[in-house]
Amino acid sequence: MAVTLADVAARAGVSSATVSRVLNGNYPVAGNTRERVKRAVEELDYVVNGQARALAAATSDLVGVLVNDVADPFFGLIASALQAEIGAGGAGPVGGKLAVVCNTGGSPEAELTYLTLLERQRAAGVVLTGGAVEDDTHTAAVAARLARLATSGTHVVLCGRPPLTLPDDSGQVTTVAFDNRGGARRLTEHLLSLGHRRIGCVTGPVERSTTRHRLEGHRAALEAHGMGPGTGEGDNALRLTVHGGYDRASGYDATLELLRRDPGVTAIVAANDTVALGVCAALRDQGRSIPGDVSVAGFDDLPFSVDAAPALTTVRIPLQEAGARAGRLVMGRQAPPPGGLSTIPTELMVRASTAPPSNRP
Amino acid sequence: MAVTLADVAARAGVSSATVSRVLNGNYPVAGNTRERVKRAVEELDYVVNGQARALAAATSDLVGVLVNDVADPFFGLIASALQAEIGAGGAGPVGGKLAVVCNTGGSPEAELTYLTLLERQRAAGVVLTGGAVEDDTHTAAVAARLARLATSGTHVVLCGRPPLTLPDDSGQVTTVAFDNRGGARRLTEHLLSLGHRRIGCVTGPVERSTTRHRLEGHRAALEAHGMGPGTGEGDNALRLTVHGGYDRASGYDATLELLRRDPGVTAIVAANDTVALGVCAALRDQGRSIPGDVSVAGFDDLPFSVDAAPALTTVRIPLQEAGARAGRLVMGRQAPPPGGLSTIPTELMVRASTAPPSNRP
DNA sequence: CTGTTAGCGCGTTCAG
DNA sequence: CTGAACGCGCTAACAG
Repeated sequence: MAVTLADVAARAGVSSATVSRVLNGNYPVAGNTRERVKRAVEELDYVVNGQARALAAATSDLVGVLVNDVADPFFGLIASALQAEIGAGGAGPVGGKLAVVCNTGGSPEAELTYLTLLERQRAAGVVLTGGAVEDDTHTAAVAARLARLATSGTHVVLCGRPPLTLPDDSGQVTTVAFDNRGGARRLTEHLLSLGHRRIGCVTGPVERSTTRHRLEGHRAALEAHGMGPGTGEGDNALRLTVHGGYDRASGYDATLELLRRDPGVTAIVAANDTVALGVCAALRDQGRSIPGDVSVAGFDDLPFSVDAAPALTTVRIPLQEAGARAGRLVMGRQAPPPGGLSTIPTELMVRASTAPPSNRP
Repeated sequence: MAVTLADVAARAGVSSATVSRVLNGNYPVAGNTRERVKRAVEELDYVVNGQARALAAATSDLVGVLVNDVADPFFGLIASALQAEIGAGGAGPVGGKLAVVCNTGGSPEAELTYLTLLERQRAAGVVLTGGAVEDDTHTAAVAARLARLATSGTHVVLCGRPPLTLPDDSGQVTTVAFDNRGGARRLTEHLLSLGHRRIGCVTGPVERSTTRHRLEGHRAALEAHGMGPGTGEGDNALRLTVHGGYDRASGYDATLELLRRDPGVTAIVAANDTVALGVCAALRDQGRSIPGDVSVAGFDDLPFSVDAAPALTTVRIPLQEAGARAGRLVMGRQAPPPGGLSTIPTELMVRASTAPPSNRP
């Protein structure tokens, strides 16, 4: 059926071993012979069988990328930069690898399932992106899987996930973390410095690490301004925290709930930019102007944020840089930082959706 | 190193063939033996070697997905739905497959390179998404590659691309097309019916099929309203066409150019929603209100469009449905339509960014 | 129902 | 510098 190495060898009048050597260019071959082989390859339109090669050489051309959902620009940006870095374009000495993108939908089971599938394929590397579900059982299960992968030579990189300590010292997993905590803190400080005191918080799913970190930053800022738990304003802030998903609809619903709990909120920080769009929509539908009546802030600085109505104040995470770095790390093109952990800084982007609170009764 | 079939066989006191049969469940095995094997698999934490299996069985667990850029929501949505359909979740009888996402950046060379890489991997299927570059040489090259893939049993699906006729009748490639032409026509008709006559057109790269189809729809609408080439208004419309990329910056720049050519434009149709955001930004920066001074329309109806300022009138393409359908087709879970071509209808979404032109001098 | 025997297509010794 | 031989880990055909 398909033309094989042997076919090429026969055509060129050499042994298949020689053809292999020419193709991989790792061995000395007479220029004369080499040309003959190359011609035979051309004439026969020969394409190597990657699976056979992988089996024989115990290598793989695949790198797995686990994301919640590639359709979400947050993950899309990471995946895109990652793929570009490891792909044919970056054709480094190693030769590009193919990115296997897996949507886990944030489900721990799906995560494990895909890790197994990637282990089956003997993937050269695996990158887990986005916040982790903070459940001890699941964390242990993932750690075990990753330890096995790392031990068997698969490069494991965490991108936007909290670092993970593996059981035995199996090939270290390196981590590219985001400074969610710091970003959230600076964001809330920005609102506080504008004069806001009744700040609603539409945050993400309660069990995810990203949610926890951003919430911690938020509360650290409040506390630093004398609004910690126990103080009147602090307790009110706690009451103004609503958990939801990372989607627009959650932002919309949570905002209605928030307005019910305290019609007098003057600012809302959202779990991310997508949620913030839902928050804005809900506020508009309730007849509140932004930022006149209520200030709104997002997180991530996704591309559309600057074009929202009004332009969204948010915290920028350099996602493509993160994805590219994760790509270099998983390819072994960049040495892992000492300790295996590098944290990517975040930056407050002040735009039009936040302003001082109005002085209405 | 890694535990193999033979290891499991030894542990269970059976032959490796039996283990294989238990694992694949395609052959009768005594319940007794089956249990023993399963236990051995558990105890040894055995994970099949996908490459060896693929080699022996001449199958593959990989499906390639070519996109311009997964970070672009247009492609992200398609890729996401596609992956969900073919992945472990949809665990149909065939067993889920892994999606290999390849960013071509719209480059013909990259497209061919990735097709070769996927051929190397003996991918079970390949899906090409997005408009094609309309260059005869390249089209022929792609057709040849696809013909080879199809002949060797790889399912080939085109999603959002014009259908392709392959040289010999190699396993037909099925196409999921979008009604870009009809959508664009209805969109321009909408503007005309509002009373617009000086309509600018910020369209995509000149050589892409999507650009051509949308432009054809646009011009068909003009012509139907007596504004074809040769008429004064028609020729003016031709002058008001600016080509650019599919990104926001192109929309911004093209708008400035458009305003230079005719400061009196009352409406602008953009190549897509992303470009439309750039158009809106440029208009705002030039002190033009939307839709008061100038109406703006996008294309695709990406998720952010409804939250733009103002909400974007656009043409909806059900991208996730398209991606899912492409997934089913490439998996052979759905019979290809007669003729191998199914066209997905598009829908005009009238929102706040379009309105009748104002009656200024 | 189960074990034995061949390959799948290629990389890699080891001789020559 | 080149060829012959072996094995990667698994499936499939053929006996039993």
